[in-house]
Amino acid sequence: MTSERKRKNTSTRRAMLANEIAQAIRLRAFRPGEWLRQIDLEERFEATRFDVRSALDELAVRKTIEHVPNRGYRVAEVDLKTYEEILAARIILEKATADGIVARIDAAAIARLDGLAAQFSAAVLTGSRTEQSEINRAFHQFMYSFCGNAVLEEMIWALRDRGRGSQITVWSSHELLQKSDREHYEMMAALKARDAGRLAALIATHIVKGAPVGPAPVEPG
Amino acid sequence: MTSERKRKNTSTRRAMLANEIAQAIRLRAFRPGEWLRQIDLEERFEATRFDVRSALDELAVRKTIEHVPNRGYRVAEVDLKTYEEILAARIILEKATADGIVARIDAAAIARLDGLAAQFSAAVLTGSRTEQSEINRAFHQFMYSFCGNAVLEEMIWALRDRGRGSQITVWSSHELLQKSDREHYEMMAALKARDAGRLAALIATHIVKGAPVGPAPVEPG
DNA sequence: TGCAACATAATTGGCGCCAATAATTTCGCC
DNA sequence: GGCGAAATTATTGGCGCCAATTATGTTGCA
Repeated sequence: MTSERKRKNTSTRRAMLANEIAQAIRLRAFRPGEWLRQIDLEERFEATRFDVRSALDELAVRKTIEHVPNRGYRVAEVDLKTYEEILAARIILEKATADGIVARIDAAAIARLDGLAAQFSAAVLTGSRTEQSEINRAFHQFMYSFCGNAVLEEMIWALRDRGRGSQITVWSSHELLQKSDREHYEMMAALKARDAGRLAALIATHIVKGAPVGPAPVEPG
Repeated sequence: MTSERKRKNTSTRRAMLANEIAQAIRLRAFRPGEWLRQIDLEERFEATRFDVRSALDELAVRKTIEHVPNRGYRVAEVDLKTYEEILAARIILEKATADGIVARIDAAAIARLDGLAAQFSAAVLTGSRTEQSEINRAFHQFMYSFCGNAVLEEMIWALRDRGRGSQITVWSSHELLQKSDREHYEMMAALKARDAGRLAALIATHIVKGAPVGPAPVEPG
């Protein structure tokens, strides 16, 4: 039998590669402002030049990265004004999920969410920053998946990705991290009490509090 | 002096072409489900094959159109469930602009909006469907431009574009068209009274009423 | 040494070619 | 004539080549 490799069509490969690159950006493998050299990406992700360019184009349309003609693509840098607009939009959208979540979520899902909250607590103590980030993402992604509006969900995650281009560091202090942790449990309480209004309020403060607006922590270099 | 034609770079040309195609779709020059043959687009918009494909890719990422491997691109068809989700999301976002608009809009802008509302009234009587649509768009675009959140605005217009892929005809009857017309003036009244809450409520009914689809989509309040 | 002009290297970008796939027509058989 | 198979045409899609542009390095001169 010939072990022939499956050759998917471009749109599939592009989407996959775009997601891989997007994840790498989430994990801070590439930092805001950093140039994404096509040759490097070819090797790192074992893709052709063509696929790399398609994927970069897609990410540019999604505004995860920015295209500068004849210079290439770089991770988007989000200025403070835009960042605040993104946060405001996130608050609007993520609050709006509360009703649907409370209406739809079941006991099994609540148990699973409790587990994710606990995982986050553990990660706060021992995990790396990226672990914390991924678990936090999983918690919210799972919760929002019950809102009953896929369009809304998409927009939320697109916004969250865009917000990463900011210089503002989320959880800039350990206290904020612990506060986020506590708020997860408060959300669980609201969820169990089927209190959509309270959940919405918690979501709003969760977003604002995770990202301290004010002087941005400056990185050397 | 040699009258040499300016040759812009691809990203610019692609964006322009993508917008032209998007507008053609808005104006129903291409209908939902219709295939967009690359050769036709080359001729119609006097662009190269390469530019056409880039533009189509961009529109596919924005979900204005859909890409079917080895078949091509076609205007996206939105199923009823997704359409309702889009409407629900639009209500959430467009309501959220009310506060900012009321806070920022000035007398000159209000006067201009009154003018647009009047233009719409005229178009209701004598204009074509696309004229009505374009004037309506101008009215809302101008109003929302005062909300103070560019990110929010972008999302609203992306959603409105996406919603056009539905089979549902907006203003399916002349009464609904007239109702939309009246609501514009009610919005103006709320605006002049600086009543953000009332404006938000009007925006919500405006969206629901323009598109007659059974019971209104659930909308958190 | 500082710096500007030039030469070289690195990288991106436009696009055309033709292979792969789908749609259409023709043909042949019952 | 009806229907399916095969040939033809139409259309899309992958990708590599090299020109255009930018970055880097080098030289020469004050």
